[in-house]
Amino acid sequence: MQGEIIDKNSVIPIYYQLFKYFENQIRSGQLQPGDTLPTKLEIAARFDISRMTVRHAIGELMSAGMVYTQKGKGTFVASPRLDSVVFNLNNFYDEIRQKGMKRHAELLEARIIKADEKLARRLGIDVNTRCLYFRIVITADGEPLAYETKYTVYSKRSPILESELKDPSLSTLAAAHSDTIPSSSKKVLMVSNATEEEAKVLGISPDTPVFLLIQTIYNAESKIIAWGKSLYRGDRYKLTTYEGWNIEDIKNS
Amino acid sequence: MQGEIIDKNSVIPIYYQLFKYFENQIRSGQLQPGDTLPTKLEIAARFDISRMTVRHAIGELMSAGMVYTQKGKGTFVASPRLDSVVFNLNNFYDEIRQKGMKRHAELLEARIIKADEKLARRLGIDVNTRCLYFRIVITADGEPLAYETKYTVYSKRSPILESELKDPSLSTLAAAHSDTIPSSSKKVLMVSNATEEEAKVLGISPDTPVFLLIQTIYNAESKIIAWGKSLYRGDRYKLTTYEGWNIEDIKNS
DNA sequence: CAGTGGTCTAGACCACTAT
DNA sequence: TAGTGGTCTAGACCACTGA
Repeated sequence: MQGEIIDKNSVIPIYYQLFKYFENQIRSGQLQPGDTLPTKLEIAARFDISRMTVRHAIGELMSAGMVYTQKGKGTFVASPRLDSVVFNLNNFYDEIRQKGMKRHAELLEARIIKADEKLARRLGIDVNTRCLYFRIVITADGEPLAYETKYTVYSKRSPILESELKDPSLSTLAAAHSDTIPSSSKKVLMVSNATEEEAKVLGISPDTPVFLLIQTIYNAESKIIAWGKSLYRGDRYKLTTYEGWNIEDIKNS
Repeated sequence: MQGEIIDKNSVIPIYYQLFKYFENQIRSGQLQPGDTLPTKLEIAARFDISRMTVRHAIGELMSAGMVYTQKGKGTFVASPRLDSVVFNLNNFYDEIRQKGMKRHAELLEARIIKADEKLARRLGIDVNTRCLYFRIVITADGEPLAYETKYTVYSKRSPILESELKDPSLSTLAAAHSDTIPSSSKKVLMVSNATEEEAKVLGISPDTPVFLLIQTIYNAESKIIAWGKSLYRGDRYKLTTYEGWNIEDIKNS
C-alpha cells in the first residue's frame, strides 16, 4: 500500500515524493485548509522513513505556503491568501507570446547625450555626464503595443550594438554600459493618458488610457545607473494573476 | 573569532544565525553575484557545526533566491532578477496607511437580488439565483479613492451585517455567504477611463484614467462564488515594487 | 581521483501544548 | 506526563565535476 506512494528505490528523492503526495492531497481538496496532517512520527512510521526526511518534505510545503506548523500541536493545511494580489509584469510580454504573435522591437532614436538639468536629477548624476539615450517601440504583428524611453550612464564607452538596444531589459543595458553592475531596482506602475506624441507612436487616439511604468536601476552602492519609462497600450494589455491551491483547474475554465 | 558570528548557546538556532550571516554578506555587497560561498565542509569546520546544519542554512538562502548550487562545483551568490516585476496590490491600501491617512468605507447600496442573464453568466450560475449585491466607496480623509462593486451567491441566507459589507475582501465575503469555502481566485488588472457615474462617485472628471481590477473567487470545485469590480483613482494610486539584494538602502533614498 | 553538493538515517535533546 | 514539532549531530552513501 505505502509502496504505491513512496518508492524508496526511485531516483526521485523520498522527501520530494512525499512533498508531491501532500501537495496533490491539498490541491485536489482531499486535504482542506485547517485540516491536520499526520504527525511526523506517524508519517515516518507509515512509510518507514526517517523523521528528518519527513521534516524535509514538510519544510518544502511550508516554503510553498501550503501548510504551517504549531509547536506542540501539529501541522495544518494553510488557507490560501486570496486577498493579497501579486502581479507579474512579465505577463505583458508572455501574453504576446501566448497568442502566438511575433514581438518586434523597432529603434526610433539612439544617441549619446550630455545630461541636462532634469536628467541629471533623475539619474542622480552631475550635469553634462555622458548618457546613452534611446527610444524604442515594441510591436506585435505590426501593431504598436509599447513605447519605451531609456537612459543609462555611459561610463564604459563600450561600443553600442543596435541589436543590444532593441530588446534588452533596462538592467542588462545598465550592466553593459555602466561601470558598476546593477544590484537593485525600483519600479512604479501608474495609469496615465497618452500624450499626443505618445499616442501617435502607439497608433492610438490621444487621451487613451495607458499603463505607465517607471523603472530605476541601482548599483550596489545604491547609486542610480539607469532610468526608463515604458508605456503599454491600455486597450491591449492586462495583468492577470491566479492564487490558491487549485489554480490549474481555473485557468482552464 | 567564529564566536562573534555563531553563538552555539544562543536561543536563536544555529542555522538561522548562519543564514543571517550570509544574507548580510550578500545584502551588504561583501559577497557579489557570482561569488562562491565556502564549501559546506569548510563552513562546518570553521564554525564547528554539523554539515546538515550548514545545509539547512544554505537551504534557506536558496529558498530566498539569494544563492544557487551546482552539484560537484559549489554554492554561488545569485543575481537578482531585476527584469521580472512583481506588484503587490496590498500596496493600494498600504499606501494610504503609510501616509497616516484614515481609510473609511461607505456603503452606497446593498441588496439581495435575483441574478439576471448577465450576472448569471458572470457567476456561472442559473438565472434568478439569489445573490448579494453591493457597492462601496473607499475614502481617505474624506476624499474618494476607490469604488467597488461586488456580487456573491447568497446561499446561506445568513444575516448580513453592515460592518461586514464595508471593508472585507471579496474572499471573506464569499466565505460568509456562499455555502462552499473560497479556494482560489483570479484577478485581472486593466486601465480604463471612468464612466460618468463612476467619475461622479470618485469625484473626478470623466475620462480620467483609473485602475480597473476584476476579481473572481472560486471554490474547491472551481465554481465561481463571487465576482467583484474595483476602480482605483489613477491620480491617487500607484503600485511600487523593489527588487534586489540591497533594497533597504534604496527605499530610504 | 578528490572534492563538491544531495540525500538519508537513528538518535539525541529541547520547547511547547494539552490533559 | 505524553505527544508534538524544532534543532542538531556524526556518519553514511550517492551523483556530479574537473583535473
